[in-house]
Formats: sequence, C-alpha cells, structure tokens
Amino acid sequence: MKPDALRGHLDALLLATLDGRQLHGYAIIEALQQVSGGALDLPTGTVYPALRRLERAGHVVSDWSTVGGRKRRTYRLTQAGQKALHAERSAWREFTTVIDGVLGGGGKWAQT
Amino acid sequence: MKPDALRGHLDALLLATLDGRQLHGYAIIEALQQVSGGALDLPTGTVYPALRRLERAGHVVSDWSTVGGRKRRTYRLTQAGQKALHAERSAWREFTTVIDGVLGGGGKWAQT
DNA sequence: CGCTATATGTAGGGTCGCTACTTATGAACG
DNA sequence: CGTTCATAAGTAGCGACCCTACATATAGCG
Repeated sequence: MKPDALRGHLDALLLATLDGRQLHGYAIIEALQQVSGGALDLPTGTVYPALRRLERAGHVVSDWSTVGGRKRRTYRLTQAGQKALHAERSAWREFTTVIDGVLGGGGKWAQT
Repeated sequence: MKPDALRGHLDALLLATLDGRQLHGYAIIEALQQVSGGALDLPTGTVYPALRRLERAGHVVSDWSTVGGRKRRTYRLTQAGQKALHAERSAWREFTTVIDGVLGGGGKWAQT
C-alpha cells in the first residue's frame, strides 16, 4: 500500500483502535498490525505525533504509568473523541461511496 | 467531504474519468461533479496541475484543439495509463478493505 | 462596454505522514 | 560486566500534493 494513502484517515484508525479500550502508543501500532493482517505497519514517527494532535484536539486523553520500569503513556477516548469517531466513520462511508461510484461506475462510465 | 481526503486518490479519479473517452480539463471537472452527484467539486488549481503530473508520468497524452474560438487541451489515456488505472483500482480495493477492517471490525474490536 | 460562462494556467502555502535519529530501561547471553 | 535486542516514547526535517487566490483569454448577452 502506497505510504500516504492514509492521508486524512489516520485519525479515524487511531480513534477506532482506542474505541472501548485504553492502549499506549506502541500497543496501538501492534493492534493495527494485527487487525490488518500486517498491512498496516505504522512507524512511531507517524503515530506519536498523531496521538499528540488528537490530544490537543481533545479527542483523547493520556495517563502516565510505569510498568516494569518502562514508562507508558496510555490513551483513551474522550466523549468528544467518541463523537469524532462517529463522524469519521460517516465521513469514511461517504468518501468510499463517492470514490467507488467514480472508479467502479458499474462497468465503464455508462451514461444511462 | 473534507477537502483533502482525496490525498493520494486523485490520480485514480482522473484516470477513471478518462477511461474509454477523451475529455479536456474543464469537462473532467464537470464529469466528476455529475457522477458524484455534486460531492466532488474539484477546483481548477487541483485538476490542471494533476493532469500535467499524469502527462509527465506518461499516463495520459494531450492534444490541442480549438472549438468555438476556445482552446481545449484534450486528454486521453495511454496504455501505461490504462495499466496505472488498473493498479489504482486494485490499490483502492485493498485500501478500503484494510480501513474497513479497522473501522468496522464487525462490532467493536472483538478479539476472537 | 460590462458581466457571465467557458477554459487553462501559475504561485504560494499548509498539512501531515514518513525517514532518520535520539533517549531510556529490562532481559538475555556470553 | 558488557553487549545486544525488545520495548517504549519522542523530535527534526523533508517532501508530496491539494488548496486558495489570482491571471489570462474568448464568446455571448444585454
């Protein structure tokens, strides 16, 4: 998959991954690898800044914890984040519908 | 639809619009408006540079013509463009499958 | 003549994911 | 004890690319 096809959809992935549970950054990356069957292998330089953006936007909050001497910043959705996730899902459906309409067309552009 | 959700998918739209016919830039914009029911209203500053990129890449070629005193640069797909369109369609299917898998999940993230 | 639709184009900016690098700890291995 | 690897978080800077705004030109209408 080309690198930045994700442009504009990364937030949705992160919010969805945090839906119903709390995870730290590293775990989010691993979770995305798993659910995508390895197709999504996001570098830390992509995920950490994105999480901070989401926190600045008020969509997630973070707590520090220390597990086995290692610091973990654990994120979870806020109510605004839940709302944002809902909005992202709608936007995604609309987006795919529009693009599918252009790409698929049903069989060429067939003006009926 | 947020403006640059298109990021990385614009080429696919343009190639698909030119599939099986030849159009000039302005007509491409109108065609995309029509097939998307108005959801896609691309500014000329987006489309024209994109078409030149595609031409540099060898995916389309252009011919000048004058219709009613107005100059038109008419584009059509090359064989490489056809191939690229095919690749874009596959990439799009893969992309949506992956993102759908994360966003939909089937009902939360349900680790089975 | 002025205004709108048609038609193409350039300049500059801003976003955002990526590459590459840094820092730090615990565990395993010799 | 020292080296290396996995875990964990982070920053700096780059580059692609879509957008806003503007420039240019003609045809047609009032």
